[in-house]
Amino acid sequence: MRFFFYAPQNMTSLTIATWNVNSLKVRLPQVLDYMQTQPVDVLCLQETKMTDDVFPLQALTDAGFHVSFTGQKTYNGVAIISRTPQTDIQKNLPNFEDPQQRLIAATIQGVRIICAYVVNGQALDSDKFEYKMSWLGALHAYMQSEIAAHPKLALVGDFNIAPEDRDVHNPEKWIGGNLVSPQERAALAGLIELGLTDAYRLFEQPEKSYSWWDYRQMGFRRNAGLRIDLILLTKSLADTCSSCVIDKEPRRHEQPSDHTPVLATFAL
DNA sequence: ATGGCAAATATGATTTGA
Repeated sequence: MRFFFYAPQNMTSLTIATWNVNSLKVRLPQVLDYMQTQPVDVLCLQETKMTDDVFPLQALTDAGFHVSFTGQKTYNGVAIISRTPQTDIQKNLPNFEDPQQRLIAATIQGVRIICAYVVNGQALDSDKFEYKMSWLGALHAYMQSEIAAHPKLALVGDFNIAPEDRDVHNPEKWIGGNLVSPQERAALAGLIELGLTDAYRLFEQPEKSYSWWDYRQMGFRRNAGLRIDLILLTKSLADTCSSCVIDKEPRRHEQPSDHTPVLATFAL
């Protein structure tokens, strides 16, 4: 005897995840395992750290996935892996001349998915911070037109900004510094004001929830982390969001990325 | 007070990350 569960007609479930893998070369086995064992339909990756000519396209397509990617040597690089086809693939911000490969977008099952690796910024008085702020400015302009064009949209990725003090394990130590500065938070608030919602905060969540932990000082075991990997949703997509979780399991693996996946599920 | 880990790079000392 078996029990059958019927989904309502015209109702499909979609799970989108974002994961900064800190080198896809090192993490490819974990990524393949994740897609093969977890109910994830779309996996957005950041910090692939490889040029397109060495991207493991064959391994991913052999496993049955659709893939889009744009990368560079050593740093940055983004990719989208999905179970169903991707259309209207956009690589990089169209309004920002940028040698660094930090953004890729695709439409999957009627949802516009934008995978971003926001600039780290290093320190507030550095050139890199200036670059971070101008990159975020260009992202804002791009999102304005993307949101207008795509009612169902998810902007996901490593934002390198902790939205609030509760997203920082030790706010008194980090306060005002890179990743938590008022300037960066204002830029994030600007994106939110375009009509986006932080999916994680749509639901009740455990206290001290983070998506990144320092490799040093046993950061993960001490839960010395930051929540900087975000899933931002337009209203009409947020209305269909049934859960958003941080999956800490991959951070427990051997040779883990310092980030762990964040997942959101939708009833489309 | 500082660095402490990991990844990549013509691989051995440096840069970057967050």
